[in-house]
Amino acid sequence: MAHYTDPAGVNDATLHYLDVIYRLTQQGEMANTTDIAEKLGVTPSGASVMLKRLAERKLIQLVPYKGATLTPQGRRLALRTIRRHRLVELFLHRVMGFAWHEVDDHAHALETALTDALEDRMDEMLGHPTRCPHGHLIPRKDGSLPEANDVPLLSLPIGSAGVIRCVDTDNSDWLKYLGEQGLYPGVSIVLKDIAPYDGPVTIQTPEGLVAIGQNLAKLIYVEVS
Amino acid sequence: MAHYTDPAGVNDATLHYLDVIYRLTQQGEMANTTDIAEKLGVTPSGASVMLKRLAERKLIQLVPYKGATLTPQGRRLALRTIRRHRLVELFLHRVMGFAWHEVDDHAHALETALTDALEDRMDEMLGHPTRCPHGHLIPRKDGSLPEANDVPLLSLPIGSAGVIRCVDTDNSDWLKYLGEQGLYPGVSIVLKDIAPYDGPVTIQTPEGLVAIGQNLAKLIYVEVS
DNA sequence: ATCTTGATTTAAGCGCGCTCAAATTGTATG
DNA sequence: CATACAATTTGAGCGCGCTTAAATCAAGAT
Ligand SMILES: [Mn+2]
Ligand SMILES: [Mn+2]
Ligand SMILES: [Mn+2]
Ligand SMILES: [Mn+2]
Repeated sequence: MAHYTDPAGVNDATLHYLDVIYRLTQQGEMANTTDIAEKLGVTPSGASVMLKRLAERKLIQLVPYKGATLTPQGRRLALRTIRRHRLVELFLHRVMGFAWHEVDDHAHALETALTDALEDRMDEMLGHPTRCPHGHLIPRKDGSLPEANDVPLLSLPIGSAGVIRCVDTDNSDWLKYLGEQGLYPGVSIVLKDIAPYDGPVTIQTPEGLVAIGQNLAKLIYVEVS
Repeated sequence: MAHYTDPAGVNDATLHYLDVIYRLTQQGEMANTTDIAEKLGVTPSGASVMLKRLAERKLIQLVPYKGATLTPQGRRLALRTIRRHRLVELFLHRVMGFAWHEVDDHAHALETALTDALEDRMDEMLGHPTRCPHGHLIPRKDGSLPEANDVPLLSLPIGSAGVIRCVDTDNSDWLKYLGEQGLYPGVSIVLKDIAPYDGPVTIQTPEGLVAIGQNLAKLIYVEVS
């Protein structure tokens, strides 16, 4: 093991796999090899071999030809990485003045390099925050998640009022655009209209009416007020 | 090449080798294999193989059985790493409130993970600083070094007055101790006495007289006033 | 000039994470 | 039920950075 690798053998590649598997197992059941490979920019055969190694290390539970889920130990590491990613994002935004559409890339570069003390210090400086700049929940140190009442904007009846809580994408261009339209966490809105046949979604913001496509609108989660 | 490796193939290991070679070639001539290996915590045989690869990549000039020096390209990368290390140290100290004896480890973890934008933003936030918390010079983006008139404290005649500019060590314990004695960059001092036979060095600080061993005193560099 | 000794390089091999190509498996379909 | 097809795994191999053991080299002492 190289000296710059974590003593426990938990290196960057491992953490990225666990991170991806965590996200893929959030909604559905198991994470399948092809999806994991695709998210990591790797061939399915490469991912398959790596998954077997992760299973040997008891970080995932692997059912051949079926898919993978995280073990408690794997989940712990995944949540730690996600916590760090989101803390760094918020730090970059609040302390260092980066725009919300810029932080994901830099945070990705830093998330696996953070030391415990650095993580804790950022957490303190930010006042033990619960969400990243995009509104994703920041897991606590113990792996638990803060409470949230986020519902998809598009699931609400026309006329509903609420506060944007999360914009669920890492796409820099979309974030930049939505930010320019005044659509970001903390903003109070009213859902004015959803045009049929995948038509525009009209939203009342403090700055006026904006209309966006449904592909963007479905990224928005709100807390109903 | 893994996706988390720099496109140019400039990964952590490479940067650490270049960093070490830069420091070893500062004073003397060439950096020899054994010294490089020792600084990196690696066997000489391992270092030997790696050095050959670095030479193939034109990052060092290697004279077999003699030693290595950096090529202009290698020096550029080494200086970039050193710049980032020292900027991060200062950032951790000034912005994040870490003590000067704590920053080296964290900076080492972060230095190779920094993106260009992050480096630039830190530089801005810190007001384009020229020295790390220990007083080492921060190379500029173009690879040039700020001017400095640092002389070893122990090279001065008794009675000399000056300002501490650099404390040349990364040893956390020593730094903590010297900091507690009021000996750190920016402090005005007078050299009161150097006892013979490796005896104590007595220094007048704004807070009073302190006596330290010559092993510690020789780490201190001052600008004579 | 030869010998000795320490520094250095070479050789062989390992673990990691990746590739491509081939074999295998599970499943959907006729 | 048999077959076709897509997903997955296996096999062979590569580059990297490391190890230990063996060979080689440089240089000073005799
Ligand atoms: Mn992100
Ligand atoms: Mn985020
Ligand atoms: Mn340092
Ligand atoms: Mn320093």
